[in-house]
Amino acid sequence: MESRCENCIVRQFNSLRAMSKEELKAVSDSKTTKTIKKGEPLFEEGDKLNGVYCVRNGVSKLSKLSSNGKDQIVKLASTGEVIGQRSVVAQECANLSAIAVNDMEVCFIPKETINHTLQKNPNFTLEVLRHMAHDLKEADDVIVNMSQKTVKQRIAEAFLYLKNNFGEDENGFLALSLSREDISNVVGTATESAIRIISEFKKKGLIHTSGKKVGIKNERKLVELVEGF
Amino acid sequence: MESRCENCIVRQFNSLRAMSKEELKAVSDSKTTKTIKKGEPLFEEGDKLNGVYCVRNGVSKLSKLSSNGKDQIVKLASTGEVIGQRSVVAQECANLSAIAVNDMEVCFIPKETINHTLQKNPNFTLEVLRHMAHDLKEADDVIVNMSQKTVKQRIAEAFLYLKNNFGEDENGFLALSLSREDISNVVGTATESAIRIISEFKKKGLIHTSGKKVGIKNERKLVELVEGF
DNA sequence: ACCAAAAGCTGATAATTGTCATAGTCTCCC
DNA sequence: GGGAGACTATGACAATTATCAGCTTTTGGT
Repeated sequence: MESRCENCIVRQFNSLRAMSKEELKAVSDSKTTKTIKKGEPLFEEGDKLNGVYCVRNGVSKLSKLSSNGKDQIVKLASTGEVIGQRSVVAQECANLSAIAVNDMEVCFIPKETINHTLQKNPNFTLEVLRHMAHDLKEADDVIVNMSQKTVKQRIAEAFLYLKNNFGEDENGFLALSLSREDISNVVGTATESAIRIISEFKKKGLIHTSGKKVGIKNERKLVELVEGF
Repeated sequence: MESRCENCIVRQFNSLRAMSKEELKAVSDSKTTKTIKKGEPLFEEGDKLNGVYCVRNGVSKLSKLSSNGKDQIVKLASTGEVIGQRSVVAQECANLSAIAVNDMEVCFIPKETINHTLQKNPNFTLEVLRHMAHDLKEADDVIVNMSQKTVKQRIAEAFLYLKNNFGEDENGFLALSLSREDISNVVGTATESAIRIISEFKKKGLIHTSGKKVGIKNERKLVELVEGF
């Protein structure tokens, strides 16, 4: 389980691929590997972050508590993604909480190592910038979806997203199975509303379920629903 | 009206302040100044951008068309802000349309000049990165507001935002006066709903209006409303 | 100053979504 | 394997928001 960043495949998917051999060595020497159990936090909103977390395994939900007492899940981060980068770059406290949806294995990289490379290696900085530009585009798109689509459309979209990003298991169920409550926190609705719509999708043959597990049955119709028939 | 970037005050508010004398000179030599009339676009979503726009005067709305045919305004950009940076950095087509809310005066800076500096000057890249980190935080906060707050709360928040960011005129009206339709596109609701709630605010003495102009009368109560009483 | 077009306003009604209450079902731990 | 607690499900109802229609006011151009 313990390994060197230089040999880590996960690196290929994030901005660390723009680091030089020497810089990677420094990261490898300063990093620590942590195991986070399902439901435990990597950090909570408001925390001062002393570094970033590179996800080797598992999925984390990034969420924020609204003044109405409900959590809104803003993003799901999985293998290869770096969590906490925004806060470290902006030198701010965490704007979101990061909680493990699964058992996770992450590498913690101290912010000094990151900041040092940011100042020395323009390619790395540019790579981080490109990733953040991508995240910003996604966030803008989420804003549009949240405000302009119905709950039904947003739930359909969430299922398609889960299939495309995390795949299916051998029985045709979504590989990442979220609780109904997490689903409602992703699409920004009441848990009961989400459950009702999921039941409706099941009745209409768009999906099949087994306990909390959900599988996509009629992808075409789900896509049509998202687009507005 | 024509001037050198080296002497431009606007620069202090954006990432161009991290440029060296020589780099600024290059920007100054390659830039062109444009006047955009109210209602006209700087660019539309899907356009290939050949550079960024630095706002000297006026305000632009950045919006995206949803599949239901409605525009969602994602951000308002005014004096000092650089528009189009995300697309140029990510080397993608514009994700949003930029339309002048006011008569505007902007400087167009070709992307070659920006990209060259991004690769040569890590301080500039880092500065752009910090700005984008800030934008991303704001976008995440908007997601939470959109999904967890009522239309009433979002409209109250929009008025407070307009006061804090654009100030008031001599008569106590918001200096930036948006049409009711623009307001509804900011908060993501139907124009009639926005109008209805604005009328209600007026009846309750939270705001005063005159034509399309709106002024804040009871800021404390508006804040309470946003927080949920 | 006038006229057309755009923007603002209001009511009636329908659709969507949230809330509260209650009951069934699953899961995990002892 | 049994039971506590969490999760899922459904009904009834209330609140919020959208839609459609018609009307008034404001605005901008000639």
